[in-house]
Amino acid sequence: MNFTTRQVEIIEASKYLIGKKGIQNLTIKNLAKKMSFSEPAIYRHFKDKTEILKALLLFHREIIKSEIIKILDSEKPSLIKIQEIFKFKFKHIEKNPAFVMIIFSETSFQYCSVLSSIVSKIMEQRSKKIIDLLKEGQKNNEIRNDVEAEQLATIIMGSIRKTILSWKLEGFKSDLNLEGEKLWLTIQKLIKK
Amino acid sequence: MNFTTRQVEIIEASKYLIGKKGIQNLTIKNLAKKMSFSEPAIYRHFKDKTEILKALLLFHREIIKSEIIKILDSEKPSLIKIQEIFKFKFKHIEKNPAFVMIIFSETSFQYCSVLSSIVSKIMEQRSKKIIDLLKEGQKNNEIRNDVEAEQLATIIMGSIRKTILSWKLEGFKSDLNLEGEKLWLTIQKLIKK
DNA sequence: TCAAATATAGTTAGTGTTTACTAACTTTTT
DNA sequence: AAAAAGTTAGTAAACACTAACTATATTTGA
Repeated sequence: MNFTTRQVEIIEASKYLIGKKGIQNLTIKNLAKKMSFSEPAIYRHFKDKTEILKALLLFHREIIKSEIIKILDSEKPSLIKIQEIFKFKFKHIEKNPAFVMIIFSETSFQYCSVLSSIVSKIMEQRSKKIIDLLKEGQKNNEIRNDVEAEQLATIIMGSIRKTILSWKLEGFKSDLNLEGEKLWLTIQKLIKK
Repeated sequence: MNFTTRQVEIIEASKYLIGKKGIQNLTIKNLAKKMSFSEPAIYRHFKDKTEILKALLLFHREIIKSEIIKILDSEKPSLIKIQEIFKFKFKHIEKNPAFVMIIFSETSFQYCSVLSSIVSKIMEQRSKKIIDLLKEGQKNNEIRNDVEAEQLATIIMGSIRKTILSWKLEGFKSDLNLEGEKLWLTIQKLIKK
C-alpha cells in the first residue's frame, strides 16, 4: 500500500482518464499520453493494467476509510454520525467524479475477479459500519426499532447510490450536495424515532 | 420495434451471453458461435453491434412496460400497486439475470451515447410512474405526506437496485425474492401513513 | 574523492491477440 | 429470376504487453 511518487502520479492520471470518459478510456496508450511518456514506461511502475486499477481502488479506499473512522470515533449521537457520513459521501463524489465511474463499474470489472472482489469487499465493509451505527442508534432510542437495521442500511446506501447515478445520467448537471441534503431530510424523517 | 424471428433469436442469444459473463462477453464471435452460424451472418440481421444492444434494451423495455401498465390499470390501492411493481421487479430479475448485467452497465454504455440515453430514459420513465403512484397514495391518505414523493421514489428504486446489486456481488446465492419481500416490509412500514 | 559499476527509468520498434466489420461468393427460399 | 440468408477469407484498428537498447541517477570501492 506504499506507492512511489510516480505510481501516485499514474494513479492520479488514471483517475483523470476514468473520470473523463469512463473505465474504457483507461488504456495504456491514453495513460502514457497523459503522463507524456511512452507506453512501456508505465510498465516500469506497474506490472500490468490490473495492478493500476487495484492500486487506484486501494489508494482511494484508504482516504475514505480514514475519513469515516474520524466520524465514527467522535462522541456524537448515531443519527448525527450517519448524517455526517451522508454529507461526506456526496462531497467526496462531487470532488472525485472518477470515483463515481469506478463505483458503478462492477460490471466492467467482472472479467477480473481480483478487482470485482475488491469493489465487493469495500461495499460490504461500508454496509457493516452503517448497520452497526443504525443498531447503536436503535439502542439509544434515536432510530426506530420496528424495522431491521440491515434493511435500513440497504435503503440508505441504495438511495445514496441512486441519487448519484441519476446525477451521473443527467450529465452531472444538478447540484449533487443539494440533492444529498434533500435526501437526508427525507431519510431522517423516515428512520428517526 | 418489430423484429424478425431471427432478430429475436439473436436478441435471446445476446441476453444469454450477457447473463453468463457480462457485457464484455457479448462479442460477434461468441454470438455467432451461440447461434451456430458464421460471424458475417449476424450482419444480415443487424447493421452493427450497437443495433443489437439497442434492440435488446427496447425489446425488454416493452415486456416490462406492458406488465407495469397492467398493474397500474387495476383498481387497487396505490400501496398495493407499488407492492406489485416491487414483486414483479424482483421476480423478473431472478428470471432474467442478463437484465441485471444490462441494468448495471450504464458505465459500459458510456462510450455509446445512443445506448446510455436509452438506459437513462428507461430509468426516468420508471421513476415518473413510481412518483405518480406515490402522489396518488399521498392524496388518498395511504402514504405519509410529510415527505416528498420524489425522494420516496429515489429511496424505493435505490433500495431495490442495492438489493439486486448485493445479490449479484454475492454470486446470486441468496433468494432474491425473499430479500425483496423483506425489503418491502420495511419500505411499507416507512412510507405508509 | 572520484571513476567505475549498477540500478533506475526512460526510449524505439514490434508482437500477438482480439475486435468489429466487409468483400465476394454460394446456397436457399420465394 | 431475384431476393434473402448464409458461407469463406480477410482487413484495419485497438489493445496489452515485451525485447532490446539508452540515458541518467545512485551507490560503491580504491
